[in-house]
Amino acid sequence: MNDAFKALSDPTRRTILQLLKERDLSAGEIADQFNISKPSISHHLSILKQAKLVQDERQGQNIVYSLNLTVMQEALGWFLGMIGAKGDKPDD
Amino acid sequence: MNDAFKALSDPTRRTILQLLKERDLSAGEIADQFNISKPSISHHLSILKQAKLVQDERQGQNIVYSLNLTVMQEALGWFLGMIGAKGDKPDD
DNA sequence: TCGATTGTTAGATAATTAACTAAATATCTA
DNA sequence: TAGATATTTAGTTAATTATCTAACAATCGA
Repeated sequence: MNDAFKALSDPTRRTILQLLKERDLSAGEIADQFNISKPSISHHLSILKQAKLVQDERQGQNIVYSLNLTVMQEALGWFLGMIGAKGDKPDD
Repeated sequence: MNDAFKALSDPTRRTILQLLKERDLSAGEIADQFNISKPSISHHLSILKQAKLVQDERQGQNIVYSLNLTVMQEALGWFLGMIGAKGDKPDD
């Protein structure tokens, strides 16, 4: 979870996740959406991958990234815990 | 929202929020829960305050911190948007 | 198999951040 | 008002991070 929160703290990475919500995208398609070098985007993707917020799969010449919602659901649970009745213990 | 995600990326600050979910606490009471100097905790509190995740109120000699759930609800909405039906646009 | 395309890895640098100690500020009490 | 308590602010340092360019690796098509 710590990796996930760290990964989510960067606006570029959150935007990447939002792009991937619409549809799966190759690394290059993702990089095209930003004024940032491809290596930097590759680095952001590897952080998202390490946090298990995305998964990647090679398709021929391309590497296609897609959302992995499992960890996002855990984060959602954390927030639900925080917003629940006063004194209730959050999950984490 | 960016400030909020940044603030939430630090485990110490998330623990502070969880402590404040149980009850309001003074800066000193919060600092007592950690092996970190008071000035460092004060700094974490100021980041949480800037992100509007907490509010503070002086009560005599003490400064009492309490949760502000408004921004947390917005973050919750962000996650709900991400987890919603594929292709649906998140709020943010 | 050669050249083009796609993406990652390596290495460097500048900016941000979390931590500390020391000093300042604010409040209370004797 | 002087001293004690509570907290923040200032200033420093070490670690982390986001970015870049250059070089490497993998795949495809002619």
